[in-house]
Amino acid sequence: MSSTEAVVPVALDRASPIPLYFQLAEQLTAAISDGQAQPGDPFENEVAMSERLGLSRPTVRRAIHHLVDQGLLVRRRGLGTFVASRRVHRRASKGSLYEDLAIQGRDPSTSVLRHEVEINPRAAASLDLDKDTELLAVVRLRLADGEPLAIMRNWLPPRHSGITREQLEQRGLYALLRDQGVGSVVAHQSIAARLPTVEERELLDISSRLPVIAVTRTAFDPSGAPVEHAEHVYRSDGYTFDLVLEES
Amino acid sequence: MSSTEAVVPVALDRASPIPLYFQLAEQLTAAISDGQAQPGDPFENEVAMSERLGLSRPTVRRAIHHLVDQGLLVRRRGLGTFVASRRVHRRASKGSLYEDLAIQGRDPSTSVLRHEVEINPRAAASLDLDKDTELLAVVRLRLADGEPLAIMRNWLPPRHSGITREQLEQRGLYALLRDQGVGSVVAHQSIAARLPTVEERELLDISSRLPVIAVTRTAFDPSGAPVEHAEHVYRSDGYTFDLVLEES
DNA sequence: CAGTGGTCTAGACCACCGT
DNA sequence: CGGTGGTCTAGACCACTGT
Repeated sequence: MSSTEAVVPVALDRASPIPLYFQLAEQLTAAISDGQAQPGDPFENEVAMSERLGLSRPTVRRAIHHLVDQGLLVRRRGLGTFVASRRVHRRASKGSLYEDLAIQGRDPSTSVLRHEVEINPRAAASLDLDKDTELLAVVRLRLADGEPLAIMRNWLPPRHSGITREQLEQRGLYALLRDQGVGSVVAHQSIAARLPTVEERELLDISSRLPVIAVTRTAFDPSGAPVEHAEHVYRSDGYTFDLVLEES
Repeated sequence: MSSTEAVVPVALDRASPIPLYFQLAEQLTAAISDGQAQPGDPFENEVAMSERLGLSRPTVRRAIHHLVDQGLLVRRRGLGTFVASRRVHRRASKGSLYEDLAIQGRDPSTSVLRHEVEINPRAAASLDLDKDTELLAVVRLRLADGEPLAIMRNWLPPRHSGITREQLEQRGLYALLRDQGVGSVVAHQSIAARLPTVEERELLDISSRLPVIAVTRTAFDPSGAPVEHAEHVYRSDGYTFDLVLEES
């Protein structure tokens, strides 16, 4: 009843194949992202919302919980639901990690240095495949405003070896994998710092005293099938890895 | 009905204040962790489980979904529920990131170099506090087998300034914060690589050519209240940051 | 006390999968 | 086709909060 209570207008399409809870969650998320509901504002309670929208309480609960999981809402028993502080929003990790480092306002480009099938026992072992499995090896140079930023080495299992050089020059690796039916992945990633090798020094056009950030990543789909193994090297001057962590 | 189907024995206590879905989830998790159910094994379907345990289907669903979120189970419509490959288990992030780098089989210790209240505009700004807010500044040296591994600089807001030097010498910072009622946090963390400063070189006993990993972290509780600001520096020889990422 | 979110039930119908 | 998980409903009772 408070005058500042956020009541979000919602339009539901019961004929759509998109679940009602998801339609609702998306529209609530948009309302918070757009600033229609400000941090700290009390949110409409779930009983009122279910009556207003003609939905059952569990369905509304499910949508609200979706936003709580993303850190957009905070709920407290006996008190109500509130729009969370912006500082606790979990940024959608989508793109930020797999599209590699943020290139702030610069003109990015990618050049494919290598694209061929090879046998690489180390990459194969990381992907849980036989040592002599043929993998598609891809080496790309990532540039911003023509300046080299990163060397990206990736190995793909036979299932994804159909990706062409031309495709890689135009789109990101994960966008292409998504086209091949890779929905979600779980990746184990390791971040280390070291000095560059001679080859890396030349490709990245840096001195031997500037450290690089070395990232090794192995990704699997939910069933455990291998998706990719990556060994990326980034210039460390001015670039950092940003993460949002949760500790429960 | 398959002979390899995993049917986990479960004991529920309806008198307990612990929710039934949570009791069930914990016992299912334990069964997988213990190896009673192996990766790839079909799991009991939810209708059968709800009848066997005398629970409603939504309650069983909630427990199973809990395990799916952790990557322990995989569900496929029309097929069933299966124990996931070990490679997609999301490691409980608990401890692994806040207790800092893994110290594999070595004898770890921490020495408190500094413990005093100060005014630090940069840390205060990161925590969203006034520039002249008094913060508890803590500097610790992390050692393994007597060899220095990391310098950990932390700043705590007034709410947590009661932490003593003695407490820090015996327990981790996050264990102490938990005692002060800090349940969960959301942290923004940045990882960079650079060469050490003179002070860092001496404290870590390294040459000026060995890079360090510099981690900056700011943590807030779910309501948006600041919990800590950290600036940690790690030796890069032999130590890496391991993460489990999800991309949906 | 009234209002909130947290849990739980007993059904229903649908979409997808392999046979 | 039968079996699976995915969605949705309409209630119920409890635990916690601030007044």
